[in-house]
Amino acid sequence: MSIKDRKERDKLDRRKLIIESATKLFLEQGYEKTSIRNIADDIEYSPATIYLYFKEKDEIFYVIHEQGFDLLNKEFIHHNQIKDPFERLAELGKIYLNFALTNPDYYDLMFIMRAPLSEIKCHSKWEAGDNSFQYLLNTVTECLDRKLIVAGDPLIVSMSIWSYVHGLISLFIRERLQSVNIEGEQNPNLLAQSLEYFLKTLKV
Amino acid sequence: MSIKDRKERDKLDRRKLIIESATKLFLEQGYEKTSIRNIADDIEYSPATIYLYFKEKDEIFYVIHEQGFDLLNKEFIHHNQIKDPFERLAELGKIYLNFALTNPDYYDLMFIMRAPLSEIKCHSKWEAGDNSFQYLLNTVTECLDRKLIVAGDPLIVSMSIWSYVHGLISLFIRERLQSVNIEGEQNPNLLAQSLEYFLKTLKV
DNA sequence: GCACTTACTGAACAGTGTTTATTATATTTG
DNA sequence: CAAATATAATAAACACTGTTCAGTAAGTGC
Repeated sequence: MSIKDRKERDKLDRRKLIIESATKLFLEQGYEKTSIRNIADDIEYSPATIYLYFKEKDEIFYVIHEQGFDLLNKEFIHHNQIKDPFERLAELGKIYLNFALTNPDYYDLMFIMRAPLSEIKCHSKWEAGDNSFQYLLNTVTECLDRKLIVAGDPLIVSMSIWSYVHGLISLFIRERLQSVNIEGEQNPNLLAQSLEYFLKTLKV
Repeated sequence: MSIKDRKERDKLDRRKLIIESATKLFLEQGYEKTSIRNIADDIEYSPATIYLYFKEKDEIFYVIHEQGFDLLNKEFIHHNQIKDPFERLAELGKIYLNFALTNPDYYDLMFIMRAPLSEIKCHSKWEAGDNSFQYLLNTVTECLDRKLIVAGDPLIVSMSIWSYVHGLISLFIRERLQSVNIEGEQNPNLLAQSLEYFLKTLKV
């Protein structure tokens, strides 16, 4: 049975090869500019071969999408030992902001791009995303229990905080902050300052 | 000189024809699915003709982009008689939210889509966008002067508010609010509730 | 050696934005 | 009026895109 085993391994290897090439090209030039033919050229196979391993282009980018969430969740776990829930909330915000600014293409794919996930998403595998949101929800709930932030429904509050940071980031990534131009101030700094202001308003 | 005049009028008419067709198709099927050939078919001209009136596809959608801002600003002017600045701020938020939900394609083009405006934008014509932001900035400044909301730099505060509402909307439009699912609650309602919570945190 | 399976690919399909050489028409000039 | 010129529109092509399918070549099992 070892031949069949090897064949299966080989198949997975080639799948991995495609993903790695796709990830590399994606991070270099973004989703739209990464074509199936680009990937095929890179791994020195024909474009048609790729369709033996993935049903469509979107399916490739769904695994990159998942990689992004794994990366983000990894960063979240790290700084989760902070005892004070409000401080932890602030840290979550900083981590999220930092992740977006250092991985803008991942962020775009994860949160901004028109979802190519229509079917797959419903197909139960939206876990990683839910996971990230749980982190936020837990900390927010704790903050609310201890009356550290303005009272409200935990889900609404969590959604509010997420929306706020996402709004900052997505306006920045998609270059809509031209109107907001404080002289000599870098935009990323503005984002951090805004987050601070928001946390101040949240505090009870 | 009347012949030359008529020709100029005709030329503008055909330009208008393209824009109207493009707008119609855009609102029916969005930017990406509206092709130059679609527009050409619709107005019964050849695709190449369109390039006599517009340098590129993006240039057509830049005028639709402007139309969107005109629409938004029109809605803003209307409800600008409210005396109390905080109430006016709340109303601005509601109008913005309502605009986005009733014109999701316009909103997408104006605030979410990867900017096709790179050159044109710098080309001085970002006025409409700045205009909208001025509305917000003015009201925020008044709120701050009267100490109705948490103190901060007017620009930072305005950016915060804009980011917040934009975050809500763009997560909704791009279908990222699956994780946030309160039973029996429609998402648009959640957005309105969130906005209320946010305004509560802002209030001093 | 022969049949069968698997892996791969060239070529095509239908679409995209955009350019260019050509044609047909309208206007101006001799 | 006829010839020259300017204008407007287009067919066809270019270089791409995602995707499919018939056909080929090699590896495996009998």
